[in-house]
Amino acid sequence: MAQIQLTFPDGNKREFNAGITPAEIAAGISNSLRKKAISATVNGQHWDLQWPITEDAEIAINTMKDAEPALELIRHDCAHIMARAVQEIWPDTKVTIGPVIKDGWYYDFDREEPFVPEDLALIEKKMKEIINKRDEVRTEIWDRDRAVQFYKDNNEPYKVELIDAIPGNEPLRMYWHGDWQDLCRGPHLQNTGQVPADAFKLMSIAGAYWRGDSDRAMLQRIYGVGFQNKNDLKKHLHMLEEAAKRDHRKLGREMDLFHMQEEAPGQIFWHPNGWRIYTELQNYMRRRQNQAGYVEVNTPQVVDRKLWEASGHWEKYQDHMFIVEVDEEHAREKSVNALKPMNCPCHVQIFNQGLKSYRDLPLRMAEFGSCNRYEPSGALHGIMRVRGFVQDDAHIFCTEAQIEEETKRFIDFLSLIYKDLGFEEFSVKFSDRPETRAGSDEVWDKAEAALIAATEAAGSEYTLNPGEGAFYGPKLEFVLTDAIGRDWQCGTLQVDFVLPERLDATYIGEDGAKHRPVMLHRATLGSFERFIGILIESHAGKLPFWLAPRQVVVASIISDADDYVHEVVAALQAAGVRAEADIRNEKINYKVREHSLGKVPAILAVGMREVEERTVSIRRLGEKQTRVVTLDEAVTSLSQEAKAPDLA
RNA sequence: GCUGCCGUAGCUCAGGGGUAGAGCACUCCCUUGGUAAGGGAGAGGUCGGGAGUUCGAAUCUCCCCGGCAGCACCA
Repeated sequence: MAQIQLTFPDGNKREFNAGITPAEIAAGISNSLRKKAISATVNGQHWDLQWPITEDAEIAINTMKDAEPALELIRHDCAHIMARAVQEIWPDTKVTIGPVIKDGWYYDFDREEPFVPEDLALIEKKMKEIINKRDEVRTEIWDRDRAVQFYKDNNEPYKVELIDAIPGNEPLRMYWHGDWQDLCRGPHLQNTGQVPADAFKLMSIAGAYWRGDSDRAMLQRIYGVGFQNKNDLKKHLHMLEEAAKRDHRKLGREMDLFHMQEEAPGQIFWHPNGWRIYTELQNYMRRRQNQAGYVEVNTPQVVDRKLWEASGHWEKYQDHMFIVEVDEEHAREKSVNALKPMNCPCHVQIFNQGLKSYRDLPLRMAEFGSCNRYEPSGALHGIMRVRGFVQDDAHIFCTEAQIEEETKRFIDFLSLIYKDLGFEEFSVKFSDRPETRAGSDEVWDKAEAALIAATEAAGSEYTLNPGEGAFYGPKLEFVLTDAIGRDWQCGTLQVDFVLPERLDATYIGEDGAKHRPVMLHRATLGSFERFIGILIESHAGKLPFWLAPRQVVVASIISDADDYVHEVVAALQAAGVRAEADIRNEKINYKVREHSLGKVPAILAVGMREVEERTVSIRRLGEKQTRVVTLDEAVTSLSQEAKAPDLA
């Protein structure tokens, strides 16, 4: 029999008969390892204990102590066990797919009756029974015809479809435990009893389209989370609770920042506190953009369909536009308009006024552009995904040769802004040419190469999003992560060769002839609305001092100090600090509690002692310690802290 | 948009075919208290909207609107 040489993690090499399985190797080492083993890693590949090894390899036997394989197996086996539990309880349920995801797994089912939340406890109970049976997990390789016939006989049409989608030369692997089986590429645990029965939890039920396609059947998805032990599960559930506390919708209400109501779905009523954040951020962005060589413009909200037809939006984007038709009876002139969903066509109109020279390029045209998009109802989410919002938008009109330099400038600009706003970490995605696109391959080659070169020159790591570019050009996306790990695209830069053509933008080159400029669409924050949502969540409402809507509350301890309270407030306001007085007939405990919950970063308490000494007692948010300083010192330090990062 | 769940006072929520409830917030009175809730009294809702069943609907049924989770979408 042929021999193979296996190398163990400690460097030991040993000879084995070809075809030996990791289970046999583990048994040869010790009986306890045989029992504790969950899988192997063979040449870096996660390997089932039952799979034979046929060539020389590096091998490691994994146990539950090896977090990465352990979590993958626990979650994957949980998915199978859950599917088995569901089919044992409701035998008419059809199974589809059940992959491992971050923190857990899901499985999609097709069943007439919808699952209800109470079913989750039922399924969990059944899962624990299955785990306690300690059924051995067996795997077999089947040929295609047998597998297809098997699933046809068992009325599992989705599995038949999955097999059809697997390339013909790949073996079909079946996994069994008890009488239940699933088509699965593995690996899996040795037996169901290896899954910790107290470290998983079924979380939610939701709809999901078969194969992610909204034209196909809506399945029922059950989500679960699973860990190595009970304590990790507890920690995870606790983390979710903490994340829920920093939900911007909850904090927005508690801090009295904004509200939304059903007469204007997806649009925001900004309250005074919220609007202070908004304007502070906008003023900051305006200063930064001016410094970076942008010119600011402003363009119309309601624009005739003729322009949208010319830009291509009418054809490609109409479903997402608010159409405004003037009532014929009252109309002085009949027209069909749309609220602008984007600013680009209007910016080209400004560019097209008068003749432009190559000397005018690059022309960086910025607008805090108020846009309205009719987003699908299910997409709306607090202030993060809305129908009315303001982009910190700009279009850079430039030559092809300038793409790289302008991209690099933008990445530097964005990095500076994000850093000022407390986001050192963000991810960059690069989306290249989609299948249906405008423009020649040569142009795409140039644009993609320029974007990548600039990204690398700016020192940014990026991940590739193949085929996800806009039809008019490749794009970069800058992504921030919210409190519960969801990603939000904020900044973007898109190269566009199409719109200048469609809207006939030209400049006169050095050669005296007309040329087509390239447009770079770019946004740094993305939208003020979304970015403020992310700011609120990432700071759990405790915004940096300069952005805090209420910076200082001066609270009297005794009403004899009221006059002094007003004096302190006036001094702070004169120095540019957002300060307010609290001379209500309440105890200082009450005031401190209320303003702490309101996330006011500094509470200045004054009683008779402070009045006599002309001092204030400062209590910072989140600290129990108070500090007594003179009024002058307080005004100086707080006014310094109130300055935006570019002014400090 | 799709699947499921939800909508009762400003907020958080209980109730459920027969006169609408609690806590907090709010208003007034007492209290002047030194760093996370001092005490008392009062006011506040045609139970998301519409239709139906019924002697009677917040409660049951249907339609619509909005919200939440996920999916799809994010040009």
